[in-house]
Amino acid sequence: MTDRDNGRTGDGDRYTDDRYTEGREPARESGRAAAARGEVPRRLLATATRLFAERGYEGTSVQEIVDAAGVTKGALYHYFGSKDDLLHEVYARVLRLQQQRLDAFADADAPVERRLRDAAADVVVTSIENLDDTVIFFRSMHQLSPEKQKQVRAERRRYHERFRALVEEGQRAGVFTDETPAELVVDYHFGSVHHLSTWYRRDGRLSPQEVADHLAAMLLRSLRP
Amino acid sequence: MTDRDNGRTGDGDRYTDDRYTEGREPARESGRAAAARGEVPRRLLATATRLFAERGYEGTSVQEIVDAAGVTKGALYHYFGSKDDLLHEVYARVLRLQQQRLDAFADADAPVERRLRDAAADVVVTSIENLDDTVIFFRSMHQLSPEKQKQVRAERRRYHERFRALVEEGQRAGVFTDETPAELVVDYHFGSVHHLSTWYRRDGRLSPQEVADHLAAMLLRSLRP
Amino acid sequence: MTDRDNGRTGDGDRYTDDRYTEGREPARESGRAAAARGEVPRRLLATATRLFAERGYEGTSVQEIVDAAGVTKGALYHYFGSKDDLLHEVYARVLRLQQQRLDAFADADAPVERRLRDAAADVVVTSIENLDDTVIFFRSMHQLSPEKQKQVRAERRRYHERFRALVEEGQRAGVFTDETPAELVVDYHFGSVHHLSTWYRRDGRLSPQEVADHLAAMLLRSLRP
Amino acid sequence: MTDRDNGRTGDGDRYTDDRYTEGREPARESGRAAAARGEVPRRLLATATRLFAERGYEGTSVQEIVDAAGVTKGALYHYFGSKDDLLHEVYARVLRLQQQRLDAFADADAPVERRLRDAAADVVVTSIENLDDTVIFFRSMHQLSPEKQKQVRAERRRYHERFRALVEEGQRAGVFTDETPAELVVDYHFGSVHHLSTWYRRDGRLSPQEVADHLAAMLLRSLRP
DNA sequence: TATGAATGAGTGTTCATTCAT
DNA sequence: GATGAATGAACACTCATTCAT
Repeated sequence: MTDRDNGRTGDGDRYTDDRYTEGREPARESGRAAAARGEVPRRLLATATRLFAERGYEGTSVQEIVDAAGVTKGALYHYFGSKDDLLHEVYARVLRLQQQRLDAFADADAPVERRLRDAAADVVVTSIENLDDTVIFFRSMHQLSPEKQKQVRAERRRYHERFRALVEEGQRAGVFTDETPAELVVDYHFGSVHHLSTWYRRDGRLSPQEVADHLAAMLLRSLRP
Repeated sequence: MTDRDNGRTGDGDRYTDDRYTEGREPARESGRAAAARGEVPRRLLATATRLFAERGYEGTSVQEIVDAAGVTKGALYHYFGSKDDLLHEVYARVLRLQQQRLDAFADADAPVERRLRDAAADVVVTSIENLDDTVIFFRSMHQLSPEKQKQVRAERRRYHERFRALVEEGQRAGVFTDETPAELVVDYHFGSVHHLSTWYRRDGRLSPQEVADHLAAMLLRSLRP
Repeated sequence: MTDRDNGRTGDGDRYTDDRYTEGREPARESGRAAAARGEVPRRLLATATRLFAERGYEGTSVQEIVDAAGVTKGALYHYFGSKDDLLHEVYARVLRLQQQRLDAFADADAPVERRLRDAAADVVVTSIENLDDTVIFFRSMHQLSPEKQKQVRAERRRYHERFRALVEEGQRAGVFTDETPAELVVDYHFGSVHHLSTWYRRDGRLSPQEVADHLAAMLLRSLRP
Repeated sequence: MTDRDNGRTGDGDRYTDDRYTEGREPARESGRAAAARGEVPRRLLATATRLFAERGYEGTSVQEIVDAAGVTKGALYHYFGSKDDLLHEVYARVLRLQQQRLDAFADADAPVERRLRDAAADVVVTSIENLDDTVIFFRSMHQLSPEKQKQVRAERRRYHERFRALVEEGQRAGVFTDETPAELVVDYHFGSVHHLSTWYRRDGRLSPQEVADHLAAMLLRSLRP
């Protein structure tokens, strides 16, 4: 509406990239500079992630976020264009992370069964380790603005397609059955991944890795010719 | 009011079977009242289901529901104690329906593989035919009041347990592998069911029944010893 | 954005017509009905008019309006779609009133000089008697939404054109000079009318009628051939 | 940034004459500072004038001003004590300019009719050439702090009085009618001047000078004995 | 049964201003 | 001189719910 937005929005990776999430050496900087260099937006994003997962996006007020993060609303809106932007950053972070990991596993030098199994198990482990992101992901997508939804969906599609390519590779090679379209296989698996937050109990009998191994094993068995 | 009704398979009449029309004594009602019996709450519930699925629970105002249903707020609050109540009714209806269908399949006189396959496929077909309910189910549970959530979860657990019992029966009988705990198997399958709304396209290549057959087949294959 | 607006906006005359501004006999109605029949919106409109004139549109908060009117925000938004709507109602009321009066004078059975003089004086008197409306009119037009501005401008143009027609009639008849385009003459006069609020002092030496007579006389003199 | 600058006659240089460039000792400044001397405040004032006219005072944020002027907030607050101050400077500039011009015309060596006519026409021409100033002047006075309003009004009064003195001089000399108090005559004329922005169209049939001549002629005719 | 006016606490967002650097 | 992160109070507006009728 106005042109005053000095580059604040529409740049999904800004507060989720290395600058903000990894330990750069703060030695050369004063306290204030260090604080200014991302501490506040990072804290806001972490707090928002937690609260969105706990109470839902609509159930979390901006006031609650800033109170929990120990800053004021003005600070939040200094870094994020809107509450919706904050949510978008959560998605951006997750998407980037998962894509990186999938690419690594898919490009590995190993038989396709092994690569698919590893990738399938890895996404389970990381999803369990970031259950907050997971619960937000599948529950709050519709709260994003239409264009941001579109963007997220596009990135998600890329991810799915990489995964599907693995399945198809195995099918072509004859190590996987092609009775079921690869796309359905992928959706089947990711349905269970997205719903981990519904049923996975950290205090349950199974560790994240055990759950991951079981789910990956099921996937592989369901692909046996 | 919206153009979203085109091509919907689940229609308004599926609300005919609920408690608003059951067990009333029609003798005491006037002709007009009889004609209208249950009409208003049924329409409200159908409208709310549609809107909750379209815009989310928090994104739908009570005013929008009553406007779309062609009644007034007073009428809504006459039949439902709160907006939350309305959501709860959606869950109650879905749960009752699915439990009934599962029980029928599970109690059938057939080999366990057949019973599990049929039940697994059926829940897919009915979920696709009632995608609105499905999308609400997995997305809006956290909006229910804690006690209603507890209640829904309890009913859901009963449902899952009946399904799991089928799996365990097959495992004991040796027709299913017991490599994976039955509970995980159930969660794996229902993850994909809950996420149908994310990826199932009515205009896609596969009919609901075909999708259901594929998913059931995958489930069965993943259980092969 | 939503279709829930049950006919609340876009109907400029609703709270400014007889129902709300004239004394209907409340005898047949209960207190509540009488109160409901326009008391609240009328009071809101009157209060808003006063405050907008005193402090400007942007300088008046919705909270101040409702506090001064003795109601709550909810009540205001029950009757008016927005703060902007409230402003629009002020314009609608003024425009309707002035057009009616001008039409009466212009259609009278009298020589054109007389009709123009009477109309010119009358608008001065009524503008002074409703200085709040006048000050709002010329100062806050740009705060209206673009479409409402357009609407107001269109009605204002109609008014000006009727006035201009009087001038042109006299010019054709030769009783007024046509040295100056009629349009300029009209703008000249209404500039002074709109600015009455800037300089007219109720406690000054001149009564509204005297001021009106002077300004009308100046107009007529400036039109002498 | 906007396309509104097309065909503007008043340019940025009219801010060259104000207190930011007068009376500084250039000796103490570096070449760079000298080059920049007064540049920033002048640009800020020009930008603010344009934006205030376009969007209103309240409708223009400080951020928008500094963005459009290509500086930062800190710079603005370095030169101007507040947003209100910026507005005040607009008034000060206009008032100083108009007073200078009026004085020149009023003190000229010519018959009073001629001097009044010239002054009356000149204020029209300069108002049209600086429509931004004009629209701000009559629309935003109430946004000034009370004391600044008082100050502006006092200067405005001086201006009006000088103009009125011309009218009275003619009335005493018998060349103008004294039917109408001189004060009313002045207000009549300046009403039309202040409202030029409402109706004057740069793309209309009449040039600024033609409009000015017409309005001055009307004034003179209305003063004929 | 059903109405709809009214409530009041809450929402996300804006913005002039300050100040350590 | 100039920066821009941060403030905090204010803003317009929403909405589930109540209740006299």
